Amino acid sequence: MDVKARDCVESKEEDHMELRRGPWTVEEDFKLIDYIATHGEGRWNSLARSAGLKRTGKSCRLRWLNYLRPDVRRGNITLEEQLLILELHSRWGNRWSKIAQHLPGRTDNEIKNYWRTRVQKHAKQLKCDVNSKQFKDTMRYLWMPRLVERIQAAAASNATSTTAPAASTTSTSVVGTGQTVFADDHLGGAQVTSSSYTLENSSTTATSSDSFGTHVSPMSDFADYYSSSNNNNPNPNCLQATQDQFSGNYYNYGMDFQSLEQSNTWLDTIDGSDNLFNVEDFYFLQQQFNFNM
DNA sequence: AAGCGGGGCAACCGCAGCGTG
DNA sequence: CCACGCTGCGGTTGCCCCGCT
Repeated sequence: MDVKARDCVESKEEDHMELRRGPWTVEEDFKLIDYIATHGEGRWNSLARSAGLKRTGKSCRLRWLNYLRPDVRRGNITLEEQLLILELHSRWGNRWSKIAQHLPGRTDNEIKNYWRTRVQKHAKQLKCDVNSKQFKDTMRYLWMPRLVERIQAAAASNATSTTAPAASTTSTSVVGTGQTVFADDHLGGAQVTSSSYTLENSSTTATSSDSFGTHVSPMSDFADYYSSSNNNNPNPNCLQATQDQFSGNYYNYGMDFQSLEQSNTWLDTIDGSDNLFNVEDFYFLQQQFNFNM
């Protein structure tokens, strides 16, 4: 809950009524919740006035949709959700609201923040543009298969243990080996269309006990995509496809892995932190893309 | 312990689309 | 047809928190 309200009342010279800006207080939240519970949502400008909130209609709408709505999911973005976000973004780009429609309980703002803070960060670390072909190819042919790998591992762990992994949802099954998850426009969950693995009945049910604030699952960052041995990759076709597709190598695409090697922050950490690569991963990339180091 | 810097996220801003009078 | 208001979307900003030095 947002208890860090400050005295950020700002007056608009042209307005008689002072409009509040900045973080919402608990009292404001209750007002909005109570009013919507009684009168429903919509017509936000009149709602704001009728509810006695010194906020713009847009602010009320945003607060409701992104935070107060009862079906808003709080907590870690699951592996399946990460995979879906990557896939859907590769199809639709920055169409956050459209992407959010396929992640029940997740808001466009949340997904947008996830993308900007997590995905773009790694693009920056790779010194390539997040919209560049090489970065998209890296996502599709490296990160996403590795993510599927982790989903499979989590599913297998679920099957053999009564203790569920932290980042796993309950009813996901990953079938076969392959490349790409697609979320059809009419689907709420991920399904496979043109590849050899599938996500069936991908559950996006809230784990609900999570505290406020969305956090990416600590076991599911991009660093994980590189953290296991190449030998364990269940998707050899994917990597083969990668090499088939790119006769060149990623270094030639402009990915500055040499500078990564020279960067201590990249290679010194093997503890599963937020770094994209560790030493093992570096050799993995080297092998897969014929880097000349 | 204090200062600093970056990450992460809530909230704001500007714009476009749509409906209505 | 036009003006106006409302809504929704994507981009951006502000600031708290936390780790590092």
